[in-house]
Amino acid sequence: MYVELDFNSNEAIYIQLRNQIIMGIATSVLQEGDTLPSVRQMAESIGINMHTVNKAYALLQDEGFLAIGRRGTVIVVDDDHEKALKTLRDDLTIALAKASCRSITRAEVHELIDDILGEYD
Amino acid sequence: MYVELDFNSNEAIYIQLRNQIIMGIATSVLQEGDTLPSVRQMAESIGINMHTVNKAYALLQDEGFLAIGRRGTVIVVDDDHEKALKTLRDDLTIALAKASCRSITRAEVHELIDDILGEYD
DNA sequence: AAATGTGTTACACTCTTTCTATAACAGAAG
DNA sequence: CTTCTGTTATAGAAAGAGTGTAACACATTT
Repeated sequence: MYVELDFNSNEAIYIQLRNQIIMGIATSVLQEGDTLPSVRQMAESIGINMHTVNKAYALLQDEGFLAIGRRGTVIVVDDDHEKALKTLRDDLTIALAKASCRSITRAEVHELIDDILGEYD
Repeated sequence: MYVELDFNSNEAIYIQLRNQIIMGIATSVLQEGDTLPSVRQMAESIGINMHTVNKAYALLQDEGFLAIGRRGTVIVVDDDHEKALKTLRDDLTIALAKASCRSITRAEVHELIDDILGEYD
């Protein structure tokens, strides 16, 4: 699990870490049942504070990607279909509105979707 | 141009305002050439500070949706096709990764895309 | 010419978020 | 019993968000 952070980004570090873990799951680099490094290990290996890692883990747990217990942090993907669809809709609403304002056609969006999804699973 | 803000949201007010203006353009409630209320008018009508409105307008200008001059703020949509495609790709990457981790199929994504885009233009 | 309205800039202040640092705790595992 | 786990507490520095007041340069209107 390689993690690369951009400390000059306007995106918070714990959000970047969360995103990379989600990307890891989507690309099967991380699989259901795998154990993540402890908050202290992860923090040391990427050069940030323990609490920042904890914040990312807690967020991932809240979003249904992790199960955190006293014997480690394990990847467990929650499969609430309706909830996932609602989340996706919210995530796409503004992005597609921006695209629609410009000269991006419906076909181009579909093509882009297939291109991105092709890199997952 | 109706604007509704959620002051209890974790999303910044100037981001909410920016999003609603983008939604207005996407749904043709706002059209190219239309003039937006001045920063002071808009601020008073929605009950926030002038600088917060200015921040939203400046962001929209930076993103290529507005042209701000000393005689008002006008909607001018910048049509850089490649740039828009890159932006869309970035916006979709994480959202689709989250969806891919769950049981959302490619067909469902395409269906959702059509559903959302159907409300624009 | 004077008054008004435009975006813009400059301070100052409060509040929240982000990130770090250090320390301690309870429970599981060796 | 020692080590490792997540968790909580406290504290501080830094940045972002939001408000308030004021002034400036320029354009429009009267």
